[in-house]
Amino acid sequence: MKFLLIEDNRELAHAIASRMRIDGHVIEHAENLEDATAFVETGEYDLILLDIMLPDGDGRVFLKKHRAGNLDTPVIILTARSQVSDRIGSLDLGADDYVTKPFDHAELEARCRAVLRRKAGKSQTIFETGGIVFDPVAGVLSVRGENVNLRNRELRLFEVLINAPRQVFSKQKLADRLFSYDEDASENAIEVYIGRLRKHLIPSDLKITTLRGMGYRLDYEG
Amino acid sequence: MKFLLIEDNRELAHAIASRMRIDGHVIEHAENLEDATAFVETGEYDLILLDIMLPDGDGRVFLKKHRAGNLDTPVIILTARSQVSDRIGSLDLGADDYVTKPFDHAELEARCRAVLRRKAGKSQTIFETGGIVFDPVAGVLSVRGENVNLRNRELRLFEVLINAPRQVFSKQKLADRLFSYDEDASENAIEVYIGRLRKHLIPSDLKITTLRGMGYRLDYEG
DNA sequence: GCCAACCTGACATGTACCTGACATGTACCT
DNA sequence: AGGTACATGTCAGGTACATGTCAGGTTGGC
Repeated sequence: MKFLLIEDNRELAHAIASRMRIDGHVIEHAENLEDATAFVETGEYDLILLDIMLPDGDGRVFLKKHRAGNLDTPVIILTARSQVSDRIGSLDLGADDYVTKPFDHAELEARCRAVLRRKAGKSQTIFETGGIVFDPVAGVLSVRGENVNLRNRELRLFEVLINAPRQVFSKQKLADRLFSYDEDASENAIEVYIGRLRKHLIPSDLKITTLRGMGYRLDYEG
Repeated sequence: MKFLLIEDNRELAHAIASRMRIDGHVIEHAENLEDATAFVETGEYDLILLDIMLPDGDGRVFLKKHRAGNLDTPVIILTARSQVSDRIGSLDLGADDYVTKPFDHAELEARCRAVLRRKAGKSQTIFETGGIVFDPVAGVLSVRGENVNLRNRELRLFEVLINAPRQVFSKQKLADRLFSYDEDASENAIEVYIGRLRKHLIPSDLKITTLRGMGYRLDYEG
């Protein structure tokens, strides 16, 4: 997939871009509306990530023009938490979703996937294996029919793992995905979440395996 | 579901369309009667949203022709509050419902759902679970046989929740559904409604669960 | 046996949330 | 118009819970 990222904060932009690249997407990056317009006119994108506050104008103006030009590329707005009213206005202008900063990368990825899936006409997002049912969008997990209340971080962690079962994630990688770019936590925090998540999964056939010095992996069958 | 939106105010049209798209519907948009006629002749729609005042004529004329052509696609009229008499005439012409501007998106969605359900033969619009009976269209809730007077906002909130029980709604998402595009309220407002709604539900087996940092969820069984 | 990596119960902390009370506006009645 | 009643959103103070850290225990590798 090819994404266009319109964001003037370079640090944040790099953080997003590198994460997306890890997922195998191609990212092009514009720092202002002028560049963004040029990009859109010359290239095809599957998704646009748009900041509201930009040095040469309001992102919503760009969005409005974009939609007026009959382009239906999905747009996800990146907005600061304080700009609450922006949010509402943005949806009205034709944005497909919005994410408030600071955000978890996992959340951004989830929303990107959801929007792309919606555009593709598919709607099912639910995982159903090894005695569990998990809907990351609704935020619902049930183990052996019993509903489990995952806390925010546990949920995000589980989503990362179940999206790539049998893959090894280092603690560093998990931390990058769970914490937004301005948060900072020790690696021990990850160990704690893994422990808490394991408890929830005990009745199921899913198991988180520790690979010493390498990381964690989600496995089927106890 | 595929909807046709006939509305000449672009800002409003975009607002409606984007909300509907988030719900997973496909929206096509005509700005005048000529385009609308072309759309209807070439496509199948599950629902038509029709503005009365259009640049090239009266929406009711379109409605009349549409019904004369033996097409039974449900039609919901969008009308300004001042045009009260219009409303009455529209129902006689075969509209299935009407919504007066300005309207909450939640209200529009509710009426869309209601009309679609009615057309699908499931004339049941009434929820009956866990000791409550709820008719969202009439706006009547009774808990354990006792009639409860829900206020407008409480009603809308309850409708959102009961339409997707066990699903988690963030405060932002609820706010977006409860407030129309030009309103703006703090997230605390949502907390207050949740609290008020909870009080009403105490005698029933329905319960609103708080998921810290994530949102709220309607659960069955106290 | 020793060190490092990992696990885990318990706790401090901030923050998300709750709630009673109030200010404001809107609808309805006369 | 004027008044009353009610719905609605804000605020402040209090509470409870998610979260990350720590310390001491456990495991695994060498």
